[in-house]
Parts: sequence; C-alpha cells; structure tokens
Amino acid sequence: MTSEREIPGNRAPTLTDVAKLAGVSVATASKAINGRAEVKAATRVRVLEAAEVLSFAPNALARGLLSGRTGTVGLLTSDLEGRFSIPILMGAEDAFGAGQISVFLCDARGDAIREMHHVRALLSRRVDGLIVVGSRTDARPPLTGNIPVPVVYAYAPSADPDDISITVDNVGGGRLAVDHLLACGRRNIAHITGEASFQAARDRVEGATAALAAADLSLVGDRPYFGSWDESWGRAAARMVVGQHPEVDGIFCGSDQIARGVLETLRDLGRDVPGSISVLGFDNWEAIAAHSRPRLTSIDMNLQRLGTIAGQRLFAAIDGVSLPSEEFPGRLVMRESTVPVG
Amino acid sequence: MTSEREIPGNRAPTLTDVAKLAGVSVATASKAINGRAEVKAATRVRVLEAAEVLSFAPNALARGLLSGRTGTVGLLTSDLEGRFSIPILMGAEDAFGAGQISVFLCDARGDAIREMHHVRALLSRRVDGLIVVGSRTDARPPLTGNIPVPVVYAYAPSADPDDISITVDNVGGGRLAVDHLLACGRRNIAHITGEASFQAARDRVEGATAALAAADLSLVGDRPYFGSWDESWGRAAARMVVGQHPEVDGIFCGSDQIARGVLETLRDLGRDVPGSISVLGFDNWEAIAAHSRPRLTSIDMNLQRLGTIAGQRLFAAIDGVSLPSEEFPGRLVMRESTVPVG
DNA sequence: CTGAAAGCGCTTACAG
DNA sequence: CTGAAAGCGCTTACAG
Repeated sequence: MTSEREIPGNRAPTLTDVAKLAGVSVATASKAINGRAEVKAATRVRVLEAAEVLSFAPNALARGLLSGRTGTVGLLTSDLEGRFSIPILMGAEDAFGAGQISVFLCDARGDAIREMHHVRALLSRRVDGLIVVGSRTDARPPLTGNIPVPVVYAYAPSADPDDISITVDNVGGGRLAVDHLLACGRRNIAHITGEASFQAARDRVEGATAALAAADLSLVGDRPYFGSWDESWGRAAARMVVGQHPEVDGIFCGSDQIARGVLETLRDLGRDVPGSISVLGFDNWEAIAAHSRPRLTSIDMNLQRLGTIAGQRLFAAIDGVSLPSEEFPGRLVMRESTVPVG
Repeated sequence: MTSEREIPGNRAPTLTDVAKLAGVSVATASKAINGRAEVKAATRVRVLEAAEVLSFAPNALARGLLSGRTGTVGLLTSDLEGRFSIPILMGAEDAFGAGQISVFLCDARGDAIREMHHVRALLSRRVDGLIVVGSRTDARPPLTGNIPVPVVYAYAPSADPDDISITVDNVGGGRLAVDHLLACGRRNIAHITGEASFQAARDRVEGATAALAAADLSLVGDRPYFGSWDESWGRAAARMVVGQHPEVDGIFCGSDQIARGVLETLRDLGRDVPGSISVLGFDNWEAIAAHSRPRLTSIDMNLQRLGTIAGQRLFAAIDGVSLPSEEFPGRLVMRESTVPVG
C-alpha cells in the first residue's frame, strides 16, 4: 500500500514537493535522491521517506534537458508485419531493457517519406541513437539528412560501407545447409528457393554451390530453382524436380514454407522423408517447421541475438566507441526431416 | 542538400542559435516558428530560413517540460513473440502515427516485476497515457500503484470493470463461425479447439453452442473437443471425430493451426473438403490459412483495428473524454474450405 | 553538510 | 510587431 497525499492541482509530485515535505532545500533533496555522498544519513532518510510518501518519480525530461542525454533510443522498422523484424526488435529491447534506456518504436511501412517524418520526430525528442531494422537483407539507402546521433543498421545493411551494419551471413547459411546434407550422406542435392530478386536468395545459392563444389559436386539440375517463398511453389517445384531428376536425395529449401510444400508433395508421391530424401528448410519458423510431418530440420539465423548485438553496438557508439560492422552466422536446428544414411 | 553550419561544441542547434542567426530575440524566433500571428511576415521568413540553414529541430523535452504534455505514449506488451500483439501494436501505432505522438515500446515478457519496472520508467518519462496489450483474452490484474495517466487495456481486459478495455468478442466469433457452417447447409458440426484454460476457447464454445441451439441442434459428440492449439491435436482429434461420428459434415476449429491439422487428416482419409465436409479456422493467420489445401476459410478478429480503436480511446481519455469499454466483433474470411451444399 | 543561484531549451504573459 | 523576464523540474558548481 502506497499512502497517497494531495498534491495541489493534481499534478505529478516534483522535487520541490519532496523537499518541502522533508523540510530541506531542493538542492539537498536532489543530492539525497541521487545518492551523492555529501548528505547526512538522517537527512537522506527523511528525503527518501518523503519521496516514497508522494510516490515521487524524477522528471526524466528535466534531467535530459540538463544532461544532454535522454536515455532513449529510436527503433525504426520498415514493416512490423514481417516476421523478421520482431525477433530483432525483441533482441534490441533486451539489450536496452536491463539498463535505463527506453525505446521509441516507429514503423515506416516501407515508405521513405514516413521514415523521414519519424526520424525528424525522434531527433526532436533527442534520442541518443537509432537502430534501423530492414525487412530484407538487400542493402538499403542510408538515412538522409543531418543525423547528429549514432545509427546502427540491422538485418538490411546500409549501402554506405562506412555505416555500422549488423547482418545475417546468408552465404554461410547456405553452406551450413548443404554441408549438413552432405554429412547425412546425400550426394544429389537440389535447391528450391524464393525470388531471385532477393539478395538473401542469391547469397544462399552462392553458399550452397560453394559447399557442393568443395565436394566436387554441383546442384541437381545444375541450377537453383527460383520461384516464390511460399508453399505452393514448394509443392510445384518438388514435383518437377523429382520428375526430372529421380535420383535426387536431398532438397535444400530457401524457406520453411517452401520446405513445407516440398514435404507435402513428397508425401503425396509416396517418397520417404527422411529415409530416401532429406529435406532442409530455412528460417526455423517454429509454427511452420515444428509441426510438419516429419518435423523440419532448418537453419536458424539467430535474429534475436542479432538484435541484441545491434543494441550493444549502438550503446558503444553512443559512448564514442565505434565497433565495426558484423555478419552473423546461423545455426542448424535438427528435427526429423534429415538423417544420416548408411 | 541541406547546407551545414558549424555550431560551437557540435551540439544540436537551439532556438538561441536560430534567433542569433536571424538577428531577433528568442521570443520572436519562437513565435515565428510556431506560427503565431503577431510576427511580421519578413521577420518570420528570416527566422524560418535560419532554422532551415541550421536544420533546427525544436527540443521536445523543453517543450514537454513547459506544457506538461510530452506527446508520448507507452505501449506495454506482455509478449512480442505472440502473433496477437503485433497487429494490435501496428494498429495503435497507426492511430498515433498520423499525429505527433511517439510510442515507447516495452515488452514485459509476461513478468509482473518487469512490467512494474517499465511502468515506473514510463511515468518518469511523463508519458501522456498507457496502452496495455495482453497476449490472451483472459482478464488480467490492473496495473498497480499510483498511475496518474489514462490507461487503456487491449485484447486482455483489466479485471477491474471500471477500467477501459478494448477486447475481442469471442462469443460472437464462435456464433459467426457456426452460423456460416449452417448457412452452408451443414447440420452435423463438431468443434475442435485448444486448451480449456483459455477464456477464448470457452467463449467460442459458448457462441458456437448458442448458434446451434438456435437451430435446434447441438455439437457432434455433444461437447467440444478441447486439446492444444496446434496441428498435431487437429490431426489426432479429426481422426477420432470422423471415426466416432462418420456423419460429421462441418468442423469448426479453434485456431487455423488446428484446422490445418484437421485438413491433413481428412486428406489422408480421403474425405472431400469442402465437398463432403466443411472446415473453418480461427485467427485468419495468413501464413497458415492461405496456403493449405484447400485454402482455409477463417474468422478474423480484426486485431489491427482493435489496436487503432485502443489508440483512439487513449487519445480521448487524455483529452478528458472517457469512452466506455468495447467488445470487438470478428469477420468471416471465405476461402475454399467451406462451400454451400445443395 | 546545506542551500541560494545559475542554467538546460523552450514558451508565454507582459511591457514597450 | 518585438524583446526582457519569468518559469517548467531538475542538477551542479559554489558559498557558507
């Protein structure tokens, strides 16, 4: 139970109210509350009690005005809808949550005008820094205008290599995927993926091809199958690949949704997964990957951790420590759709 | 191209800098920038040009300190991970995005301590109001302590009926679902749903049962099938229901994931959907509902709109207008899994 | 150890 | 129409 006390005008209690109640000056009240050493113990106690009674919370605006630091940060996303932003956002929130930083969330909805509008608003609120979260891994134009605070780009790198960008290593992810299929004893590996206009798709192809080349192999069909990121493409492409290349014994898919479609077609065709063909997804989207039959092995890009790192980088930059850009490796999450064969 | 100009100490330009450059007093500069009438046109132009040159952005902290309004709002979620929070959050962001409000995002991760910590921080930043977004529709304890600003609860209502809560009408959603199946000519309707511990599950059962009763019918099996919210329960339950009640011709599912599992089993069993059985999901989760075979008809709870309404309610409350709580109806989204029979 | 004073960046009566 | 002054809530030298 917090006892309550009438404040004239029903406004939030100020340090002046606390000082008055404790019978000291505002200067002394300030020192007591901020744990400065030069306050007599008894005085401190009286002030803290008064603050408690009034449920006093120091006005962060006034503090920010004085110190030049607000303890706030802007998080600029281009689409909240997209699944990729959310874990990054959670990770960033985590990085700040522990300390005294509060996060402004702004969704630009993929609109450059709206983004500029938000940036202006954030700067007028004197945020200490900005994190810009993209929705695709393709490089994006850097923020324009006079940005007087540090900026960290997450997921989508800035096109300006001098900016700090924390990104996902999709080439490495593709390599990881194919290396796992090879480790399972597969030799005839196809790659069914999404739109070729996505850097992410092209990077994964590059990694997959490199891993195969290192084993003196190449993709079944001698090329990746580009299409769309969804299940229906997975179903259609799988039917085609199996029809044209019956020897296929491993399929690396560019997304879990594609993989889900691939699994359905293989099931329809009576092909045994993982007995006769291994299937591997990408994204490790729990709702999709963990509930298919069989449950899907997938590559997880550790997006939450990426968000945390981005937050920590911004922290450092605010303190004047400029750390370099970084590419983030993924990890394999084994489920039932891949298994070593004799 | 914004021309840039040296500001001593590399700090953000202040109104004083602008005034100096324009050759007027800060008072006049302030009036010019804020569009007050009592400024000579020529003076105004000079001030605005100076502001432009310096890329001056008025310090919102200083303004907030003066006016007592910060133009900020706290958005408190209990889990960002959950799909339900995101659309609500987007809707709320929308409601504010148009105006001059910025949103602090805080994720309490379902932890009451963490929530209190965030509330304290937000109050010390003098937010003008709070939106509390729950992750389940079960009522939650109201925020504790001395909250001197308006609070709106979204999705999860506050247990205190005097608080403003914007919620989803799950009873109505259940009724909507069954009414549609009835309209399709189905008479033997089963209900497979998630955990009975969820208010949402129980409410939908209530709505479904009421709609059936109005047509002098009852649920196949004379009870709902409670289980978990995922596909595997949908698969298992469908097998059981069809086995025990072969006459079943409509299945209302408590989630799209359950429905997805139901569809798979019916496919395995060679039952024709929607020809011989109609299947209806709940949530209208695009990634799940729009990619099944056949594509799934579902109930959409309009969560984004719910978020927008919550934002508008908070607006009103901040302006001293207290609107009542509101329950939000869902809507039917037709796809291929339901169809009228002759 | 305590308090009066100045000042962070702005706005708003109030003189002139 | 313009500007000097007071003040929003706090912190930080600086006297005492």
